[in-house]
Amino acid sequence: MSEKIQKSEGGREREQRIEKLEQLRGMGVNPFRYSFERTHMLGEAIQNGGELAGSGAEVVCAGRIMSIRKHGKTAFGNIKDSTASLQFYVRKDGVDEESFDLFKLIDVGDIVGIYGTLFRTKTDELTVKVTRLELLSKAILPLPEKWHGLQDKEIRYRQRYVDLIVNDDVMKIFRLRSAIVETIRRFLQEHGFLEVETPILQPIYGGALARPFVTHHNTLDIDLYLRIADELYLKRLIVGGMERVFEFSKDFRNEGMDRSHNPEFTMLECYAAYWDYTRMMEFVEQLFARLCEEFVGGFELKFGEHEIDLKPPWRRLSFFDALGEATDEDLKEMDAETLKELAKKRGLDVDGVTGRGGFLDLLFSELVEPGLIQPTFITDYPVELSPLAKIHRGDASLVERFEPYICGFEIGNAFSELNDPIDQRERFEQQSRMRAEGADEVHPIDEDYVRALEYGMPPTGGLGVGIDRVVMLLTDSHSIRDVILFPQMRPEGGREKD
RNA sequence: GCGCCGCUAGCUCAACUGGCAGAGCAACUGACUCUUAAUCAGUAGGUUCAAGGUUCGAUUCCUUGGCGGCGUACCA
Repeated sequence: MSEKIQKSEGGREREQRIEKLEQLRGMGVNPFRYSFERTHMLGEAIQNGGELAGSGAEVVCAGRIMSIRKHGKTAFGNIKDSTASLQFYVRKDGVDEESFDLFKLIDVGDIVGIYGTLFRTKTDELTVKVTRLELLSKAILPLPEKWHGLQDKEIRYRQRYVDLIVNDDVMKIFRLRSAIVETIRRFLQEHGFLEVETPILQPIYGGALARPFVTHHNTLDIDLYLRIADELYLKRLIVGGMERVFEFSKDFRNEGMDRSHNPEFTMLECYAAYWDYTRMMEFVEQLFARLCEEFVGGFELKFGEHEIDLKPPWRRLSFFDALGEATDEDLKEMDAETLKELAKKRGLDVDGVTGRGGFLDLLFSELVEPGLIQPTFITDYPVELSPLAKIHRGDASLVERFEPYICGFEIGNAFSELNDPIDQRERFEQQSRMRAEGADEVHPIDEDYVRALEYGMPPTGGLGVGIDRVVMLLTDSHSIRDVILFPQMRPEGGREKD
């Protein structure tokens, strides 16, 4: 059986390369070396190519062989490291005998070290003229085809390492992702936010409405939940006096998967004492202005066929005004039954939807969300949908909350945080009643969190940002799987059947 | 979860209405000391996702299953 697996992976070429390993060892070459000292990254060599090419100075580089063009006693090829790709040139009378013999056994995909000098070919291409070659790691599986590369999405996601080797634009997206996160981190630190780490294993899940993953701690013999959000912990830190905190949080939600949802994803949450949601809206605009400056070079962003203008101020539109625009009706005073009729009249599927909040949410996501292409803050949500947000200062049926939308994506969520412990307890209890009525994704009551509020939390503005979606926007990626290195997949070869 | 589409050599893809499973790249052998999708000559490479069915004959048609893509639902 295992023979079958081995055969199916790489086929005959893998066998041939394994034979080469033995030949190499016979020549006294260790095909898997321990280390190698470089003098130049390929990017540096290229950047300083002007001086280096004239000087005859030695460069020592390392990387993966990406192509080889042999012509008898000479050969050209390309070598790639994390900074660049560079052409190399090997000729029989230019290298020592050992290196030339070794080169005969080198394949595309192998990782080598090269010593040489830079020169320009007659087509003016900067090239390393190799004087010595050393094998650092042999590759026994062949790389995908050089011209079409790796197309198969399944292999690209499952074997991301191959995708990264051959698809430079994929590498670029993940470098960009790192830079985006770093820019956001720096921006927050510049504004006095402290980066913290809070539990991923939580005894009570909260801070969002979603089904959790459950695991078990053997010593304590208790079930623990992988966090669906870190909100309640960060606000405990506000109570503790940290005043401005943030965390890049891997969150886990046991829900469906699609173009914009992966079971584990990255959320930025940040909280600022003495801010309210209006101040937080400005902060979001400033943050995106910084991201635009660094990664867009202006405020105009292209996403698919959309041209987005991220220049602040963004449009502010209240939840009920947005619904009013979409329906030509005033939904604010409607009860659950009337909203249900309205949804039906609009041809929406109301199966499984309960409560006034449920119907409002349905109507909003069907009729309003898809149209929110230009950056828009949807503000002032109905209280039913927001158990952790503070009652609106001007209207007790609303909360002070906003969600920024871009390209129809909800990219964040923010409120003036509810800091009245009595109100918070009532909202939790209201959630419990909804659970009893059949809603399965509601907050369990977190007594310790309420106790923390009873010690007094300053007025606080809080914000959550979906980092994966921000990266999608800034890289014009249309699937979350293109911005997550190892997206969740079904097990290869199917599930074991019991 | 549901619907549609796909799965053929290491990779990218062909194969008409059911009739000997093919090409390019990669590999292997040989020629070639400035090539860059190197070139030229030759060789080899397949459980056509799996199991079952229909048929003289299945990559092709049918059933079930697996995996993937897209859409849809769920995910405030």
